[in-house]
Amino acid sequence: MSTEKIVLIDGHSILNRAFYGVPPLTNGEGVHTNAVYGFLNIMLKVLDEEHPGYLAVAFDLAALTFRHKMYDAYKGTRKPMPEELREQVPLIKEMLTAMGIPLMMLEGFEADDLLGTVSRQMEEKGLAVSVISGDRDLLQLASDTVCIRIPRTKSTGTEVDDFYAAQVKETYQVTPTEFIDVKALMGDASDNIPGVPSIGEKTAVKIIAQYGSIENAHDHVDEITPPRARESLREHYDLAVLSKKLAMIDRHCPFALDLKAAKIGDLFTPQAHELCKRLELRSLLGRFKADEPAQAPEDFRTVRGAEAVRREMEAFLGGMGEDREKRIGLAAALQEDKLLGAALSADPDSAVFFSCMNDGETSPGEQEESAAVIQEYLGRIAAKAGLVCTIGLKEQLPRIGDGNIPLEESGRFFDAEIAAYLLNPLKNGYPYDEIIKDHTGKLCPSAEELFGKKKDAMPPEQRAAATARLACLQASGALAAQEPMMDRLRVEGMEKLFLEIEMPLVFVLSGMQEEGIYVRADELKSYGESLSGHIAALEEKIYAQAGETFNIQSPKQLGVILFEKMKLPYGKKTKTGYSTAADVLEKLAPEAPVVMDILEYRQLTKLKSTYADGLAAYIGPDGRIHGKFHQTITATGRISSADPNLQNIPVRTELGRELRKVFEAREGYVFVDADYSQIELRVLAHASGDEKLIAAYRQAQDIHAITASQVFHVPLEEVTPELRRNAKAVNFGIVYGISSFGLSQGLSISRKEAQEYIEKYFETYPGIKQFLDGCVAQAKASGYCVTLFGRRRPVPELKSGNFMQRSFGERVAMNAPIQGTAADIMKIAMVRTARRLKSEGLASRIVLQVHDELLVETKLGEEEAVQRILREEMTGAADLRVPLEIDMHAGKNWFEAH
DNA sequence: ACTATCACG
DNA sequence: ACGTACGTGATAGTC
Repeated sequence: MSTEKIVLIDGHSILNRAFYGVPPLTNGEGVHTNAVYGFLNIMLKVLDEEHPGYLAVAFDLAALTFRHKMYDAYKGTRKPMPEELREQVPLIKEMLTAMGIPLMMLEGFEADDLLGTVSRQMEEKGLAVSVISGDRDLLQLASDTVCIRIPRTKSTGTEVDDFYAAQVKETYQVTPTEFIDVKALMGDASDNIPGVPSIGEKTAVKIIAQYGSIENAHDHVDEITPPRARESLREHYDLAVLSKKLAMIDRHCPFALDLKAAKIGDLFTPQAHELCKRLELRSLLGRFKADEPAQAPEDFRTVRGAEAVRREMEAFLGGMGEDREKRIGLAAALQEDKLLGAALSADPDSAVFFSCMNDGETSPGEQEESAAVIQEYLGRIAAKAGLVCTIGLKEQLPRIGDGNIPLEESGRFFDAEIAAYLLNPLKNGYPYDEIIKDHTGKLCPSAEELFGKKKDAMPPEQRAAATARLACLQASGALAAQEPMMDRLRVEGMEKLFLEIEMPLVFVLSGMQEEGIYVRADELKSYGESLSGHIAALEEKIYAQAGETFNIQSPKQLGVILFEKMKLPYGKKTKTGYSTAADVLEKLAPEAPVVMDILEYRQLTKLKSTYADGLAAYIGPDGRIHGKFHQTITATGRISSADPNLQNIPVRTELGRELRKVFEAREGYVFVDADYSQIELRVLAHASGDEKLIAAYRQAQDIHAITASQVFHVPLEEVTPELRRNAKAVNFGIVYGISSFGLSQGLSISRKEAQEYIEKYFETYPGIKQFLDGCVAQAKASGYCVTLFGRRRPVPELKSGNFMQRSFGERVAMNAPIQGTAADIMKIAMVRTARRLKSEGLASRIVLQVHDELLVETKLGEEEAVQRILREEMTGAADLRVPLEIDMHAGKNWFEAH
């Protein structure tokens, strides 16, 4: 039997390594977990490699240890730890404790000293020792039995460099003990070790390799070369001695490790399991023994061939019986728009996959036939079921039956993705396996695990099998998750929001995506071509003024030209260099005319690449763009638009606005465009109950002018454009979560002036201040803020010890209820408008939503009906203490209609 | 993959 | 003292 082994970990050092080596991760509550995750990975990797008998982790206990005090006296303190890392220190300690691993800490000593002391003690007991640290200072502890192991993060994973005494000598030409003196001579800024001036690593190694120690070198100081180093050592010998004290690890501190406690048992305890689940360290969960139905049971089978599909579909339909309450899981497997197959599940432990894909067994003709059969039966089954449970219904809806399931049927559908989003809108995505794990506790393989990294390289048979299994897992998982998720929605007051707003909206958005919007490809092309001409001319003009050619689109090169070559004063810096953002360049315009050309160049290239060329690439064979409307992206409840983004089509500049002419209603149709007038401020007026603001809205056309008049105590007729502009900016600021700094930026005024504006505003509308303070207080107390319709947004930043983050949390807590309520109202209006268009038998359809604006492609002859519906449903979507007003126009294209 | 910039509400 | 307005998505450049 080989020697027993103990692993000692330098806690802070490895946590630090992990923090910077692992991309940011948070759990659903916004708690950062990347360092904890990385730490555990490194630790488990080492344990798997070494199989030691013992394990302990050292931490610095207090900020001011003995050696800290010494260098604090010498100069300053260490850089503070980032907040995202600091908050993970207690977490890793909690995790280690849960795993039964002892923490070594001693008041007044650094982790280094404990590691030095314990490694010496263990070595003396005859144990082999591994010290895991990211810090090369510990190399002084290396011997023939003490190995210092330093993890390196490489692209392929983590690798560990091992240093016994021999490797230290080999790498640094000195013994571990001599390493202390090398370090003392050369100094270490990050450790606040001063070192001796003029002596760097090379010289330090040379001197110590020759004389063995600083003291001996000093005794022979006359012989030292080069002369600069000689004189410096002579003059700064005291500094060298101090540095050595700082660099030398104390191997005799009053600490003894209880070896029994350090004996490694089962690390994967129930407590550690709980913590892993709380932190959502999913890849670690697999290491725990199942204490629950860890892996979802899989009673799955696949049916292929049109004949078999028809037969088995009939059987499934029959199996549903006459139970009008029957709940089923459904998952249509899609590639782009094409149906690959569908899984149906009648109970949470089983599912059947109906295949119509290339699985190496089915002919193309049969695939097509099966697809039609599957789609038809999906419609019939969905129509018969009491409840259809899905994950990601919006994309599947067009493939269920004829794709025309009426909005009224939405009550019989449950989409777990939407539910998961409402329960926590902060997540980056809602992969099916996470939804199922979070709400049923069952573990499923992720889509990536099923398909591997390179899905396209998979052989058809394997790929078909993975597709079938995924669909079955989704169908059965959606069914299993439905009840617990509905329970949670109910408990959290979001049942109505889910059933009456979000689920119906799935149908509306699906319809909008299918409908698309017609775009004049020919006109878009000529628009782009005319831009190209102007861009080329501007480019020449800019090069001439700069005196050289360069890449104008490169902020880096542009910065060099403007701020180094032309010596213009730079306004602000980004973390990579000079800022060349538009607001900075605008301030330079009087001094250097070239920046105007640059700004224009930027505008034109943006229009060309993002819009002219970008949109053209999305025009489909039907001449229409079918963008996507995402319902589970934003933190506040808004919808987002992508592929392409149709919610940021230019409007603010003349040239950009021109582009809207290419969005045209189809033959025989016109657009009717309706947008809410200041919906967010109206929501604020209602929610705050501020009588003065409410009164202002009841009387008013121009709310910004009235605000100016009331805040600045000027008669309404005497409100100047500038005063109105200021009031408008303050109104914006209020909605964004006011701060004097933000307002000063928005208005280009001093922070003090901005602060005065804010104070005046709050004096004028005391109810607003009360409301906003209340939002923050409520969010601080409960951890989330709420809209008028019960939508929640967690605000974990409010708990942060970091000023910046906490201030952000406060602004979020003020903004989210306002933006979110406005989003709720628009969603209600959309659902009601879509319902009316159908119920009144109109051919007109909603095609776009831009947060406070709806665009309806309206059949000629239906204009009046559509305008009436839009007005009624948009203004009537919520009953507020102020009227909801809209502006509405009709036109052949979006430019004219807006 | 990340950063800077800019389009919209 | 800290150093930002809230919410999105697309593009080009850089590493």
